[in-house]
Amino acid sequence: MSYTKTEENYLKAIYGLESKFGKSVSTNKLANKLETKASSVTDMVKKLAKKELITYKKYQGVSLTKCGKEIAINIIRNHRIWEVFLVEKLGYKWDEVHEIAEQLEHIKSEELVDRLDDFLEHPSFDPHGDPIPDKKGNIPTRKEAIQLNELAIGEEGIIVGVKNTNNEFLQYLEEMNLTLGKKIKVEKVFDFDKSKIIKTEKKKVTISKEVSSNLIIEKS
Amino acid sequence: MSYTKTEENYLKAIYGLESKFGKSVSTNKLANKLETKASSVTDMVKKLAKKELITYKKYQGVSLTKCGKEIAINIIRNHRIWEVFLVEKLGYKWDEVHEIAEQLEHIKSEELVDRLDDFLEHPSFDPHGDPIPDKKGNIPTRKEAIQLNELAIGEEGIIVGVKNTNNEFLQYLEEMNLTLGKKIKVEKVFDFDKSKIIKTEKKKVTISKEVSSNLIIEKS
DNA sequence: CAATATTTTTAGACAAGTCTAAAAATATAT
DNA sequence: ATATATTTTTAGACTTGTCTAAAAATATTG
Repeated sequence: MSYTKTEENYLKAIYGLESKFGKSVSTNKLANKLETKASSVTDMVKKLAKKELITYKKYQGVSLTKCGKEIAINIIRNHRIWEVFLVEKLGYKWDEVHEIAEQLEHIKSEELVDRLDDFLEHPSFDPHGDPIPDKKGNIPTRKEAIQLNELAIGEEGIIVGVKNTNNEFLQYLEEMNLTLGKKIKVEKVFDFDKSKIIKTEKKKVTISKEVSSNLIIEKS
Repeated sequence: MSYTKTEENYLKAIYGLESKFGKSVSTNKLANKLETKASSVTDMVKKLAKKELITYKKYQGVSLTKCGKEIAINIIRNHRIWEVFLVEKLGYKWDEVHEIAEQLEHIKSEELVDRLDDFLEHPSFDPHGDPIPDKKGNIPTRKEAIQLNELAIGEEGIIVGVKNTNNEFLQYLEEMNLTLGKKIKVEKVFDFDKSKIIKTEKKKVTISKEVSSNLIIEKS
């Protein structure tokens, strides 16, 4: 069985909201995420429910079935593997690849992404530090990934991910040299606004609470 | 301006039929090539004409405008560059890549194919020996590409292309070891059916007139 | 709890691309 | 040149995914 691009995007969006909020996903949240209208969502959601990819009760929101979840995870796998390809092989910057990967993730071929995965030597994390599910849907984990927020003064770590993949944010990080793999140390925390001074390899920078709550760190 | 996958496929099909038959392309030929109905073609053709991608007069068939031709050639460029990638980098066989390239050719990104082209070091011909147009639409030519048909007894050449990309044909060639780049020599021609004995690097094989008229050879 | 606000669903419409069946134009054959 | 066959176009309908506007259900608030 194969699904339309739209169906796949709905499943992916539901998966994202489900894992972010834990409970069943409301029509409005979905409409917002997919940049469409609530009425369109209602229509689509009925179709997905009939195909048993989600469970849906009127006015109660939706959640993925086992099958729907598998499909969603597979799309995410495709997306992230393509992102690795674009950055590692074609020399894109990590903030340039999202929209193209949104297209490539829907290419219909079991084999293609597997071969790409071989070619890239089975990466576990994409250029934003997000985990790449394997063929069976298993999602790799980091040992002790925490928000930079939770790192105390004097502690060190490596940037392994971002929570927000907004373009402006990624460009900001690029500018500040706070990119994946960079080693950092918390020098100082200002109590009044929770902003921090961070020491990177080259220099010290001050970042807001906003920024530090969106950076994922592996303690070291 | 950007076009739908369907529009692009119509333009590509018109381009193909135009260069094959030389004259304006009939509704039925197009319907046949696109595996759709003549009535659907009429509808679509009106739309493309309104967008000035083709010229169309009722009952007289269509032909591409300059603009339509540019778009068609660009899609072909995309297709062939992706095919090179699939074969050279992901290890596909040349007879396995067509359908996937049909999808990849429609990915919307000027930059992507250019970067891919860089990555592949600007190939001039795809895995079937077909020329890859450059960014401006220039199509590379071979020096003296002829049909194996036209090669006389005793003459030698290198296989540089196929006229027919039918899967069974490609698999047959694979089996016979008559793949791109292989050096061959005409040993004998049987007058009664124009079948030939061909010497390859390893062995001698007999091929029909059918086969030899579908192989493109560069004399040497 | 009743009144108001918000969310969700329904109903009806639209665009893209396709189809069938029938009509119109063109081509072929006697 | 007239009759027949073929090709092409038209007309009307269907599907997918979307929309607006209005109705129904749920949530919130005094």
